[in-house]
Amino acid sequence: MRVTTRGRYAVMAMFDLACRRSAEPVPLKQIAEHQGLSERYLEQLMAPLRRAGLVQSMRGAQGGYTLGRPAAAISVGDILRVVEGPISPVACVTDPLACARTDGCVTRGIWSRLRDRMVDLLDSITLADLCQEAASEALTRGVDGHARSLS
Amino acid sequence: MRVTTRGRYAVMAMFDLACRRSAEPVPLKQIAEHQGLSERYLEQLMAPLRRAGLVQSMRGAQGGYTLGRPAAAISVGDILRVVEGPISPVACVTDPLACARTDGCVTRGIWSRLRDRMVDLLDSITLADLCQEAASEALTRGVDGHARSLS
DNA sequence: CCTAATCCCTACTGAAACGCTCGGGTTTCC
DNA sequence: GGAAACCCGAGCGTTTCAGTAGGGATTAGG
Repeated sequence: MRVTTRGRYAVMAMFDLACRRSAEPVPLKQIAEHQGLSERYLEQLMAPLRRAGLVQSMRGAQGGYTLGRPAAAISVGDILRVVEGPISPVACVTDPLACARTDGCVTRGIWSRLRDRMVDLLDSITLADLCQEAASEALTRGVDGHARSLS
Repeated sequence: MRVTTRGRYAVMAMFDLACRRSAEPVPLKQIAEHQGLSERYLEQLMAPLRRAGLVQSMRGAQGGYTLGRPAAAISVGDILRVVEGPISPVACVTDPLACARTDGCVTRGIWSRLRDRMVDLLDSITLADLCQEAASEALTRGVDGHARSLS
């Protein structure tokens, strides 16, 4: 029940990209360094993101990436679906052919409900939300010294 | 972001066990056949379930398994945690040591919230709920002919 | 006592996925 | 022309997945 590094890194990169409100394209190298990720690996994640229209790329020197849509119009769910495939705890929820006993399988209802919850949340969080969160957190951190939330 | 077969099969087996309201222990062979699972594989899943007290076992001829607690006191989350480890979309949510940048990582908040949602739901569904669901579904199916819910 | 049924334990294994690295190629600005 | 960047596909070591296999221990019934 884990999100892979593909999903996590992609969200981190997109978040990084969203926070810089510059029209200038940002080179991957900067993002990778800033987020502490392998540039070469991250490169592989950008390809599907570009094909899906979540980012735009400029080639050549002074090139880089920009968001393909406003940050408020890109959700975490959007990103995850692109790099990890459908958000679903089990295959049979999205693809009924994946399991012979789809019909009348009681446990299927569990995974279906779980999927709905996950999708609801992930689609409700946009990159704009994350940027705002980061900004306000940086503020309270600066004021309080080192505020932390305990779980 | 998938539940493995360990989790799915364990829930299926526990559900099967919960539906038979007999005090007699149920042999694994029956459960496996009834649910269409490999007996040998299922056997491996029962070991941790037994150690966790979710089932009790009787050895020898006429032996088998019974629930270790009332069906209403066993949640899907309980079962998953036993056979799959902590319910968490990323390691750093349960184990802060798993990631260097735990503090001040914005994306971590996403996974934390996702985790909470998942846990909430999975802990709210008990085996008793599933049995009731199965019973009422079998009823409507019998009356309506072949009722299905569309997503 | 013997035997069949049943749970129990450990090891192994083929296949797939994960998490990258690597070697190139192409485009574009200066 | 050269450096900076994106682009593409291959390969690779490790881990996990999803079982299979081979026994051993325990118990009811005959």
